[in-house]
Amino acid sequence: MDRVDSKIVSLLYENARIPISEMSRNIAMSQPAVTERLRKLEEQGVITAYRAKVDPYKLGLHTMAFVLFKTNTCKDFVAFSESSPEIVDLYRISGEYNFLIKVLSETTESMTRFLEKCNVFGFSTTLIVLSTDFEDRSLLDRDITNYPFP
Amino acid sequence: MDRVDSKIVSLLYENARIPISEMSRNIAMSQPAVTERLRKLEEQGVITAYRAKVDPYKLGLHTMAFVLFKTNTCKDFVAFSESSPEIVDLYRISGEYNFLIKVLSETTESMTRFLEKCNVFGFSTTLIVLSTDFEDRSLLDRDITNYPFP
DNA sequence: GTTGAAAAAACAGAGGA
DNA sequence: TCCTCTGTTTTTTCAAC
Repeated sequence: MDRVDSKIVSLLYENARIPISEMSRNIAMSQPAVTERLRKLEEQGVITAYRAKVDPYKLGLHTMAFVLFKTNTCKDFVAFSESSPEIVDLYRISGEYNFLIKVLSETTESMTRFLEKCNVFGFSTTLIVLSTDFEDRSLLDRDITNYPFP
Repeated sequence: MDRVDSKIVSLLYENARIPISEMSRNIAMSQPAVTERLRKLEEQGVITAYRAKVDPYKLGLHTMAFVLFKTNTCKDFVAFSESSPEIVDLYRISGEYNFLIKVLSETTESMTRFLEKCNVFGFSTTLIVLSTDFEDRSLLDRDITNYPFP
């Protein structure tokens, strides 16, 4: 992982559908060399996926919430979460609560119905998202002086 | 937005670098027709971006946290957040706290230093992420009977 | 890491249900 | 309007170095 790799990842973060030929022009390196570097970045697990980012509002998902859980039935809760498409993210956290989930639902009413289903797992606190200032910022636009690069 | 569009978005969620020709074979529609539908999905804002998903651990970012804030200086806090690369997500929420941020930092020590900088904005509660069970689940693998499709 | 040729994909226009 | 067909340009793949 050097500056060229960092540039490749950065370009693919900005636009995952960029042609390799365009990247190769951008960083002044031959196209097969970029292809091989990209293959290694995927193999090493630096790049784990390429995703289209979808606007939830355009799919009718108008309500977002974060929910904190305090539960003893962890295994059951994880199984429930995996089978609930409303739950987009699932984190284990330290502190008073032991789980944090991000939920997307159609309306506040459907969100309420979903939260009622969750009550069996223990105490919870719901944080309704009023607006998103930004989301999913680049991990590469940082001061890279402390990066784990050789 | 019909079933074909839904399939296109779904395929691009699974792999944003899939060739249009492969999608066209998958859904039995000509390549220019898929190209045109994709153009419209982007134009309508259903698809907002294509992103390479990067493993933060592989970049040396070993510590993730969610931080809740109770602040009066909203404008200043947003400006601070925008200029802080550690902050990946920024949400305004309802309830006792008015902001929720997701933070990625190198170590617990660098996270601590960052959190100290945040203290000027008001009261905060930090939730350290111990592990991520899943993140960024598909919005399209739902029961689409209630979808806002014609 | 580079070059160069063959294969594949994307693009742009014409025309049909 | 939405699609298919077709020729041209661009990109990817794969060989050899």
